Parts: sequence; C-alpha cells; structure tokens
Amino acid sequence: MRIGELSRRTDVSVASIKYYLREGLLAPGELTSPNQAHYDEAHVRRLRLIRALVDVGGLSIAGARDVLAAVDDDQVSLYDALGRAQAAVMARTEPVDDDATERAGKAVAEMVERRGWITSEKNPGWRAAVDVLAALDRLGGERVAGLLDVYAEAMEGVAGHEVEAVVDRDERERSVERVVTGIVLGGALITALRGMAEQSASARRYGAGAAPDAGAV
Amino acid sequence: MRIGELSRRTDVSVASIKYYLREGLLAPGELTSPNQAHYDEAHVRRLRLIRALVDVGGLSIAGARDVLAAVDDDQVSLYDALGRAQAAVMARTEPVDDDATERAGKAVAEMVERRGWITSEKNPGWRAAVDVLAALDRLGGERVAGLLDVYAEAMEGVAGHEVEAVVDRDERERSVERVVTGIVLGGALITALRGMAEQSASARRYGAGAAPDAGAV
DNA sequence: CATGTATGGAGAGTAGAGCTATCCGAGTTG
DNA sequence: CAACTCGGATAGCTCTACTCTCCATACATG
Repeated sequence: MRIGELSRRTDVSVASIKYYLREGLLAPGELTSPNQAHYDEAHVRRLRLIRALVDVGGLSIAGARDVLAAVDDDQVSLYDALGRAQAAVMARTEPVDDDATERAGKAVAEMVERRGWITSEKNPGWRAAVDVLAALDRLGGERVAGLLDVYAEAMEGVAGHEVEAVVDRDERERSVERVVTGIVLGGALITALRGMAEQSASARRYGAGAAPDAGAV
Repeated sequence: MRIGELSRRTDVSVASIKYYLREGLLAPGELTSPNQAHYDEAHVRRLRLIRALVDVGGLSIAGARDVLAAVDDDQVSLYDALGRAQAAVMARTEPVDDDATERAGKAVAEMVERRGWITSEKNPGWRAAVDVLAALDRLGGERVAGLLDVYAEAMEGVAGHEVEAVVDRDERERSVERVVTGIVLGGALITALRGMAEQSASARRYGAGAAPDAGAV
C-alpha cells in the first residue's frame, strides 16, 4: 500500500507519518521508483505501536525512538531493552547533592538489601526512587515515604508475573516488543488502576454515600 | 525575605519564581511598598512542592496549578482533590469508538464488578484503563492485558495503605496536600520500584550473571 | 547622602517539541 | 490527457516553560 492508505488504516495523518519517517521511528517503505514507495502490514503495526507509546504511554517522540531502536536492533538484549524502556518512562532530573538525597539513597539501599533484590544503582529506577524519596524528605512527606515497603512488596509481586508473561525465549524481536509494551503500557495501566483502587478505598473508608461521583473532574 | 533570598533558599531562579507568580502557582508576597514584597516560609514550602510535582512527578505547569488550586481552595473536598491529582498524572487521550475500546470497556467493568470496587466511569483511572487495554488489544498485547487482575490486586493492597496513611480528619489543607503528593510522588515511586523489581525478577529468572549491569542505559 | 545593586511588575523574546503546510517534479487513476 | 496522489524536502506554526529586558522605585554601603 502507499502512504495514503497507510494513513487511512491507522488514523494517522500523512503529514505525521512523514514526520515519523524523518525522525526515524518508522522504517521507509520499499521504493518502487524514485518517488513511489510501498508500505506493508509491518508499517501498520509499527504505527499503532508508536501511537500507543506516545498517546497512551506518554512517551516523547525521542523516547519512543529510543525504545523502538532497541526493538529493531538485534544486538540489543532483553536486559538492555528493559533498561531503555524504563529510562523512557521515568522523569529524568539532574542530580542534587544534599542531605535529603543522601538519606534517600540510604533508604533505597537498605530496602534493596532487606528484600534481597538483584539490581544496581545503574538501574534507572534506583535513581528515580532516590529522587522521589529525597523530594518527599524535603517536603516532610514522611507518611508517603513510609509506604516504601508497601510499594516495594506490591511491585515485587507484579514484576514476577510480568517477567513470566512477557519473555519468550524463541522470538527475540517479538519478546523485546512485549517487554517494551509491558513496561510502558503496563505502567499506564498500573497508574489507572491505582486511581480506581484509591477512590474505592477512600469511599469504603469514609462512606460511599459521601460523594457519589467522587474523583470525577 | 525578598525574592532574591527566596530564590537562593529554593534553588529556583528569580525569573522562574516570577513566572510561577504570574501563572498563579505561587501566591504573591505581602507588599510593603508598591515595588517591594515579603515572602515567608510558606512560599519556600510551596516552591519546593511545585518543583517536586513538576520535576519528580512530571506534571505540566498547568497540571500543577490545577492540583495546587485544590490545595488552596477549602471548598474542595478530599475526594475532589483525589480526582484532580489523578487527572493531572494520567495521559489524556481523545476517545475513540471502535471494537477494541468496546471490549476494553467490558473488561474493565467486569474487573470492577468482580473485585467489588466502589468507583465509577467518571474516575479518570477508569477511562485511562480502558484506553490502555484498547491499545493493547490493537497491538495484540494479550499477555500484558492478561495481567489485569495481577495489577488490580496489587493496587488494591497499595490503595488501602495509602488512604490510611494520607488522610487526617483534623487538618484539611495538610491532608489535601498529602493526598496530592501521595498520588503524584507515590506514583513516581511505584514506577521507580517497578523498574528495580523487574530487573531483579528477570535477573533471578534468567541468571544474575548474564548481565551484571543489566538495565543500565 | 551618593552610588550601585536589587526589586516588582509587565512585556517581549527564546528554544524545543510535535506537528502541519507548501512546494516540487514524478507517478497513477479514470 | 486531466486530475489526483506520491515521496521528499523545507518552512512555518502552536504550545510550553521559561528567560530577558525594561523601568521606576527601594534598599544597602561607604
């Protein structure tokens, strides 16, 4: 198919498709003449993946390009893909060096020790966790910070299931794609469900009748 | 203190402070003369909160203004604050109307029914959950979608603890602030810990020695 | 008390992100 | 053969989150 049909099939404007081509998120079609190209089902699929990562997962175009490059590059291991997808979904901050950060670093290291997690300070999540705890420290948010182990336990349970579900020893490319969608869309799903669960928990705790449309905007 | 000291105390540039004043994220200082104003500890605190929401929580300035307005407005209930904070952290998409969305809507409704959650379609999380499941449906991501109940159960556990930790019947304003930081920063913390837990789980499953710096970028 | 630096407030300017529009010469369709 | 569409390149646009400049004060220092 040519670009017009690709656009119709995916509900992405021709201009945007051309933009993604330029930015390297989407492979060029096969040229049949200097100004005519063929696109196939793989392009349809890729475009849907791009929109899912960007619209639903909230990735930037640059972030999406990064993780998609990992999907395409068969030198990239599942571990690397995991790290890249994580880096793409986490807020990046430049490091500060204060007491709060130091205390936060210690708290994370102790938690990892306590739970016996096999991870390192190079994992994007480690840095991000330290940043959050440091910010909470500066704000006096000790009640939230006190839930560190609650959160950690919940994520430990989730992560075990995710790894089982997502990895498949046979097909590398599909596996990497599942890892990426798992991290990005799974994260969005967790956020969404947390919102619903919180509304439910507070309704149950403080009376369902109090605010029937509670949580609506 | 005057604006210069406020800037030094918080590591936020004077120009940015003025911008936050203009955008209504930060209340004006008390004027002692037409071009001289006083700022106090509340301003320091608020600025730190702004930076935490924006830098660590990834909120936009408009999103931060929204949730901070809820903190300041004593007409806003804890329920409303919950909904506003949720809306600010979730990716907003315009609704599509296709088969995938319909199936996703059914899956969410059934899950809510099954678990007996007290929530409604008006909760921002509900819409977001439907969007994610629909995107997974379009991508053939059934393995991730199959974890819906795993995620839901984990979030159910987390939400219970969060509501207990965060709400305080006595001080409304502080409570609202805790709700907001809990949703926004707690969400960032969950994302970070999930990343670490995933690295750990995959290292444990597929051999820790395989990739010592696994997950690094 | 003169002189230099800081201040509040307003407006304009800036850089980057993510498209969108226009143009062109070359195919394709009816 | 006329009207449409294409691939590719470039320019332009809108929005966000600052950042800069200006000016008439105000405070601070010798």
